[in-house]
Amino acid sequence: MSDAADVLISHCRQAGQRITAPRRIIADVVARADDHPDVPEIYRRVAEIDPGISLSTVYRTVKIFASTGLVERHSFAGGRARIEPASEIHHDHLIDIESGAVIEFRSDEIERLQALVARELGFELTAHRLVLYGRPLARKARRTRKP
Amino acid sequence: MSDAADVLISHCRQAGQRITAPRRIIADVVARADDHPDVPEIYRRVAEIDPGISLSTVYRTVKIFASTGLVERHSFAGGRARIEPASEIHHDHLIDIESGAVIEFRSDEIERLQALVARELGFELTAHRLVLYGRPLARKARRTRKP
DNA sequence: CTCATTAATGAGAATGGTTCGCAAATGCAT
DNA sequence: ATGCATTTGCGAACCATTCTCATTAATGAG
Ligand SMILES: [Mn+2]
Ligand SMILES: [Mn+2]
Ligand SMILES: [Zn+2]
Ligand SMILES: [Zn+2]
Repeated sequence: MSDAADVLISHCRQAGQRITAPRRIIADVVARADDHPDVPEIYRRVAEIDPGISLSTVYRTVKIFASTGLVERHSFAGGRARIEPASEIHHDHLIDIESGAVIEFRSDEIERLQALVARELGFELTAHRLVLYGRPLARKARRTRKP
Repeated sequence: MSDAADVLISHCRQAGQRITAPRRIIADVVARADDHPDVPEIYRRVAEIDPGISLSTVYRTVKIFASTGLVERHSFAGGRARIEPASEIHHDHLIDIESGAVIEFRSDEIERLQALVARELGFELTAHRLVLYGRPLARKARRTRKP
């Protein structure tokens, strides 16, 4: 019962929706996820707490949370959507193409330029999607080597 | 039989693949597309030329062209992939959220910053995906109004 | 040009992620 | 506690894309 999960739950109530056991558990699992899990993975974590909750319910609930803006869905690869609890501060992602790891970053410069580019094209920027793909640089001075 | 289609076809031959009627037609349709059509749309255009060509073949052929780097597949919305012939100069896209129109743009500044950000995170940038979503600005001085 | 080889095609089935439909279960205002 | 509307679990349906496989057709040798 993390605080972030409470936010999800209170938004549920405010939207006239019922607070159910599945929703509490899913909210909790999503709120404490820091690794951009996909829905089946959330389902696995939820099942550890209550094996009776169905995959359908996880999909439905994540969708509801996403529609209230409390959860974000990213489509990094072509496959399944990756989920993360919405954070105060916006960020974009870099994918390590070797490990698949998701690294978060934030570039005010890029954000500013995006808005600028859109304006020059005659548009008001309403959203954007930026994903970088990269290969880890070989560091010259590794300090994990053995002496 | 556009010149761009010829490039696609010659690459086919070079890769030891056969030049077939379907491939010629699909290459031609893709090469002259300037609107980022999805595969079913390409299929429709192909069918106008030869109604016997199957959707499977269009999917297969587009995939082959994409693997040789001559065609690019974008996933703008969550739905189906949008196709475009690869161009010499890289560009990114802005989606008009009102009309769905795809506008191309290029920002050397953003490109540069992306590589910089990746490097700072310890990665060599190998690819990226940038899509802007915007609403058309209301122009103060419309010259399309009636006098 | 003809033939044999082998890749490509068309039709439809299969796939994988996600959503739907519905009967049964449950939350919540009274 | 009671009744009713919302949710749930289950399986079927969906949609874009890929796969299977028997048939067709491109290619290169002769
Ligand atoms: Mn993130
Ligand atoms: Mn384009
Ligand atoms: Zn951003
Ligand atoms: Zn770019």
